[in-house]
Amino acid sequence: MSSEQPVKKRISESTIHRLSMYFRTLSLLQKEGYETVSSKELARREKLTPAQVRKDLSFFGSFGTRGLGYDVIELKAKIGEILGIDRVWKVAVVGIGNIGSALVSYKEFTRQGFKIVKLFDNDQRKIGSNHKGIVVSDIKNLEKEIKEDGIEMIILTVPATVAQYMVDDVVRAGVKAILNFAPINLKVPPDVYLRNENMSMELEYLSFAIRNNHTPKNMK
Amino acid sequence: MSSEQPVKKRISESTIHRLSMYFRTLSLLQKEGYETVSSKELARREKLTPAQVRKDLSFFGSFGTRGLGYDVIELKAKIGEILGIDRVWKVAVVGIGNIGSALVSYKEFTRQGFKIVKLFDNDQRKIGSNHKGIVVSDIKNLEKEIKEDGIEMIILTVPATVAQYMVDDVVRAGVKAILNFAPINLKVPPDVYLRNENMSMELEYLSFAIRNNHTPKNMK
DNA sequence: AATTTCTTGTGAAGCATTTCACATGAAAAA
DNA sequence: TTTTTCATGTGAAATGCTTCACAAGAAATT
Ligand SMILES: NC(=O)c1ccc[n+]([C@@H]2O[C@H](COP(=O)([O-])OP(=O)(O)OC[C@H]3O[C@@H](n4cnc5c(N)ncnc54)[C@H](O)[C@@H]3O)[C@@H](O)[C@H]2O)c1
Ligand SMILES: NC(=O)c1ccc[n+]([C@@H]2O[C@H](COP(=O)([O-])OP(=O)(O)OC[C@H]3O[C@@H](n4cnc5c(N)ncnc54)[C@H](O)[C@@H]3O)[C@@H](O)[C@H]2O)c1
Repeated sequence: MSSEQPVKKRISESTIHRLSMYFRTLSLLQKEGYETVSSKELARREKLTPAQVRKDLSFFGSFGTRGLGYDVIELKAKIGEILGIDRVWKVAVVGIGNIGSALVSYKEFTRQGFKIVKLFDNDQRKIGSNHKGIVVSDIKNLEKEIKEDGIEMIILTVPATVAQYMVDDVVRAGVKAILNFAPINLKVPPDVYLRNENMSMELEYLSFAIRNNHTPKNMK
Repeated sequence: MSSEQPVKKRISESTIHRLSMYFRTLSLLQKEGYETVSSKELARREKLTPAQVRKDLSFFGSFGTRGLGYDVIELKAKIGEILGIDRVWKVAVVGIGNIGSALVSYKEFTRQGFKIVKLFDNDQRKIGSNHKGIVVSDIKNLEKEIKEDGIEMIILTVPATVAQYMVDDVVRAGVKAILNFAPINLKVPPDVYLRNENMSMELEYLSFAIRNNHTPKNMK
């Protein structure tokens, strides 16, 4: 049974998000001392169906043993590979304000392979200051320092009014992935990946749910 | 043409998220001075199809004028009603650490109708301290103060290790909606709405995309 | 060694969501 | 007033995603 193959089919956003969930749960199972886990148990913990779990994995290969389930450590490693977190990604945070500086101290990112190595701001009072051992750089040196350090991902936490300019700058510096927190639709070239983190949207979902007595299938 | 009716069909998560997007874009259009907007233009700004926009709205009524489009102010008000943000929701933040205190100073929440009115922590050094004019309360008074203030939503920003206990407490206090930032699967009774904000997941999506040269349909 | 038990992997079926396509109706132009 | 233009609202088709159901294969039991 083949267990490795390049991704051919188009993988849905939901599948990728569930892979992240499986990964986290597998880490927990590992800590709890489990050696194997069935799709049934994995599904129970994520409130999914076992078929869903198996189907998600089947897009990438066959990693289980019939009658037994999946080896926890092995499956975790496989999913880590699929997600691309079997390596360290160098990340820079642009905009060291309220949310930016909170993210810098978030240890979970490092644990998942996202290492924040550079911070940028344009405020003279912030440039040179130290956050968790990292000195804030002047935004003027963005392109130079990103290239020097081989940074491939940006967390963007600047005001919405300047977010597009900053995106244009980091794209020019060769960055291929951006996680944006500003509540604005940004334009990026087709070869740059952009995700938006939008907390108001989640609060609005809750508001909608209460107002409409919504019974959702998938309150993820 | 009827323009108001209770929601009968099950509305998808995607539709609700898109309504949030439309709302934000309509605010922008209003600022830019537009009086009307077509589904085509709205779709262009959100990178969707015009049919998608019209279908989303059609679940809730018919708000447009054939040949002309939608009245910007009117549609914005309608979507605000649908989302339940035509009122003020009282929100409390539980856990005033890095991310919790960043959220307290986020003005966008207030603008969308989510008013943070109480902060809770269990750390003596934080209790009594002032964040944007709000004094941090002792977590011991959670139930009492939530009931007194009529708080209906909680933003939960405590360590994952204690998150479930805090959820149990706020549920006991009668809260019906929780936005959780801890990376853990929480259990809530069926009448309580829970949403999870998971930033690692978004970074992992980016990592997956780069690794697999992913060409997604909907990098939202 | 044979049988039972268990759980995977996967086509196919069942649902859900998105897109198409066009009748309908309102506004603008003639 | 009549005609043309434009864009909505919506069944129906197309596409996409989830669940079903079962053959197949591995381990455990007899
Ligand atoms: N605070 C929150 O909880 C929160 C939540 C969700 C989204 N957001 C969004 O995140 C972004 C930041 O929010 P915040 O509350 O941290 O704001 P903030 O004002 O505290 O931080 C913004 C930072 O960006 C810096 N900055 C401004 N222009 C810059 C430039 N051209 N180059 C580099 N740095 C620049 C500022 O000096 C500041 O340090 C905003 O777009 C906001 O809407 C914030
Ligand atoms: N910092 C980030 O950028 C970030 C990003 C995503 C998710 N998160 C998650 O958000 C949560 C908070 O992260 P943080 O970095 O702000 O951590 P933090 O340690 O800075 O803040 C946690 C706060 O919760 C308080 N607390 C602890 N136990 C409590 C209790 N029983 N009752 C009330 N308050 C209590 C602590 O006193 C502290 O003020 C964590 O679960 C973390 O995984 C954080």
